[in-house]
Amino acid sequence: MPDTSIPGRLRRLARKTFGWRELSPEQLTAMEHVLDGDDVLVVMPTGSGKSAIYQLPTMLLPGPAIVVSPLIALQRDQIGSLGEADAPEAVAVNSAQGARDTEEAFEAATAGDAEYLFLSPEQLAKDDVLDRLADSDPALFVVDEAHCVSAWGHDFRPDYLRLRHAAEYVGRPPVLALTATAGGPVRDDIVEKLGLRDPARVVAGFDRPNLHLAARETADDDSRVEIVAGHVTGAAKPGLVYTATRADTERLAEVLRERDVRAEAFHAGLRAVERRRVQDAFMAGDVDVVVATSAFGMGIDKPDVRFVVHAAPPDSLDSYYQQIGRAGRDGEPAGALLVHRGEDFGLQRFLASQSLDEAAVRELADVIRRHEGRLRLADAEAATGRSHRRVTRDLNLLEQAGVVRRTRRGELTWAGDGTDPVRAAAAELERRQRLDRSRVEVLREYAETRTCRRRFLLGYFGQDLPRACGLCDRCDAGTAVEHAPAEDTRAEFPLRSRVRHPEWGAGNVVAQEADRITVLFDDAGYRTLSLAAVREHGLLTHG
DNA sequence: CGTTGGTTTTATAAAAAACCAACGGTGCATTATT
Repeated sequence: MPDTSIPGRLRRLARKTFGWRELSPEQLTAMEHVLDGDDVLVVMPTGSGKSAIYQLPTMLLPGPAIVVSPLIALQRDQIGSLGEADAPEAVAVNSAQGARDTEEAFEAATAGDAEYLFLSPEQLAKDDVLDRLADSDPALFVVDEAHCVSAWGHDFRPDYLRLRHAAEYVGRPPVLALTATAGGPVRDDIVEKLGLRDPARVVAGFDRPNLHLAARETADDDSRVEIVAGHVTGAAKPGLVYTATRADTERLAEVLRERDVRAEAFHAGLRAVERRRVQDAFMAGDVDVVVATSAFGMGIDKPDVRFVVHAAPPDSLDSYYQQIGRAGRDGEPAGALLVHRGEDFGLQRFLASQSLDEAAVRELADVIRRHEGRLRLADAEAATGRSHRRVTRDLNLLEQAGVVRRTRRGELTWAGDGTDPVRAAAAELERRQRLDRSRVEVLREYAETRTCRRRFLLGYFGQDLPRACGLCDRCDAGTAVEHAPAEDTRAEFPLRSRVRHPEWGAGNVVAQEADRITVLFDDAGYRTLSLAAVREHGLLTHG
């Protein structure tokens, strides 16, 4: 008698179509929610079968799945792996293929011949693409690598913040957001920006118990190179070295080669063939160390990476966790070392700031007001003569400020009540930048903490580690215990608990130490407070 | 915010100091030329 329950059908399908023998409880839970028509946010480590969560249910649903993926290379990988399995057809729409292939992809999706349609968020910003997608009557809207919504949507790739509108325009099927890295605040940001409706949240554990965590402060640039090169030369390989600038990748790779390490540089300024070559050589084991900017990593799933060394800090603890998560996926011992100096955080502060073109925002707001209810994004671009990216970015700010709304049919309407749109947009941007800059500060706190690093890191992701971990430099040196948060601190200000500060407003506790706690305030961003001051002046109230 | 590379100034004939501007990271899509 075959098992006709939903889990039974999913398991059978997994075995027959993909050759997967097991489905984890998290996978099954998420899939059942998808089949029930719920919105779902899934946070699960790379390699734990996130893709299955949309691939299997789609086969049981009446229409195709729209899969939003940030890189064309990732779209190819996914289509390739679906092609190897006995799965339904997968197609893509992107600028790397000809108009004919694109036309065939839309036709296949609409006719029901293709079950998976891969696109970038930029494609979904185009009205003609949205019309074709609506015609295909999609059953599911998947956002893969969903942390990009939060990391990139606010500036670098503003079309990420327009995905919620895209989902509505194509009929608002259930939305499934998938990511490997997202702490509580980032999860909330994803839910809000994608417009998820009462989503089921499926979150697997964050800990990587085989990963040794360490950080070292350096006095100047020469000693930085010495620390990194010394560490890398002596470490088991392969490994990754992250730097903050392109020039540093080349410089460090050269230093390592002089010391007989098979090292190559990787950054977005290299030619496509060179990037391809370095990545393939690393995957094949012909290169032991890749020295890279943040351009390297997404889609890389090499199980035996033994270390990730940061020659300079990235922009946030979220990025840091994501990057060190590329080490030790095979479960064998691996190491993460963060080399930093105070000045490094200045670069990240700079990178987190952008200016507002006030005249352009005003013009955009005027154009929307003048064409009351009949203006589309493309019209706004034509009317202002500015680039898609800039107009989209400013439009996102105006929407977040609540002075512009978008109708179901994709038209922009004025919703301001006499508020100055420029000031409203500027306030929105200011809020965002305050948060981004404070995210840099949290990474500094991590770098300088004297208590257990794993406890700090997991606490930031909302996971309480009751004891020091025994596998970080602070535990090795014995300082972790003496700087650990006291029991009364943990009882009084538990992780994730809600507190209120007279100046900074309401926020959530994200880190505790012996003498201080860090709070993410809704408007002021992350702030670290001295417990002595908090207690003496009664600075924090609950609720 | 901090580093880097080029120019001007300083104070004396080659080199150091001071100054200032530019630059720093992620990808897609599109368009104009080879």
